[in-house]
Amino acid sequence: MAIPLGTAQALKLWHDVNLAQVHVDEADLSTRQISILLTIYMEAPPHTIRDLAKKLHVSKPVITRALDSMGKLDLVTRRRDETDRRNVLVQRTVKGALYLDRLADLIGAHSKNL
Amino acid sequence: MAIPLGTAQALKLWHDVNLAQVHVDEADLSTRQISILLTIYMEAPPHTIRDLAKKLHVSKPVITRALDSMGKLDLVTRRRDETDRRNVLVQRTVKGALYLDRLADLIGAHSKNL
DNA sequence: TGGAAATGAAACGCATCCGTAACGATTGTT
DNA sequence: AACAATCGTTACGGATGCGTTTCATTTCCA
Repeated sequence: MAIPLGTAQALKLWHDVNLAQVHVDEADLSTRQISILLTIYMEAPPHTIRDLAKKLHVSKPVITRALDSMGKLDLVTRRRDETDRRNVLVQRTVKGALYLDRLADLIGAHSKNL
Repeated sequence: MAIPLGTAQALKLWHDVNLAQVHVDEADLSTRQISILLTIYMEAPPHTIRDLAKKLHVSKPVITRALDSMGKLDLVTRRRDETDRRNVLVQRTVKGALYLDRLADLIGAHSKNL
């Protein structure tokens, strides 16, 4: 699998998946929001607002607002950290997992026809 | 090369590239804008506003405004079609090509370590 | 030639996002 | 107990994007 993609192949993959994403367009997330979502689902918990902000090199309000909008879509959830009630723990949802499954399928399918 | 990516691999690739994109963040394009940009550079010209709108399933003003903002960043240019002066031909720029080269490098690099 | 059709842009109202600067709540410290 | 530090959120002003509608320009065609 360690076969690096050539320039044209890489861009074609990106193009095809982005295009499909725009077509389906159920959620219409920004690049930042997708990054946050993927970080939550791909990296080990716990995920606090501060950690996410640091990892993405953005301010905390950016994370808060992204969680607000993605929370409305049921892609993530918040919960108070009971051991330190200042913290907020960001958690996954079924709908968020399904969203990323679909994205992965899209990428996988388009990586076939390069 | 026709080795389809698994779910985890596909998401990791998407995550890594998105994260790098957010980190560098010179342009901060939306998903739609990136789709438009890639369409212009990957598919055969000529590209009119109407064609792009149809291909992306969005309204024409969306294309117009995306070209406005990406034009400010020197990623694309407009030119009147002299054979039919109603049309506007969208054209590539050096800076746009460099932008996509960098994106392709990013994807290629991250596709190595799966 | 004169009216219909097509194209891209501009106008309008609305929603969303950003960065900075505050703020309340909670915890740590002395 | 009092004060400082930390965390997430909210407020604010400004910028940007969207969809629909309207418009000016250009071309087609009867």
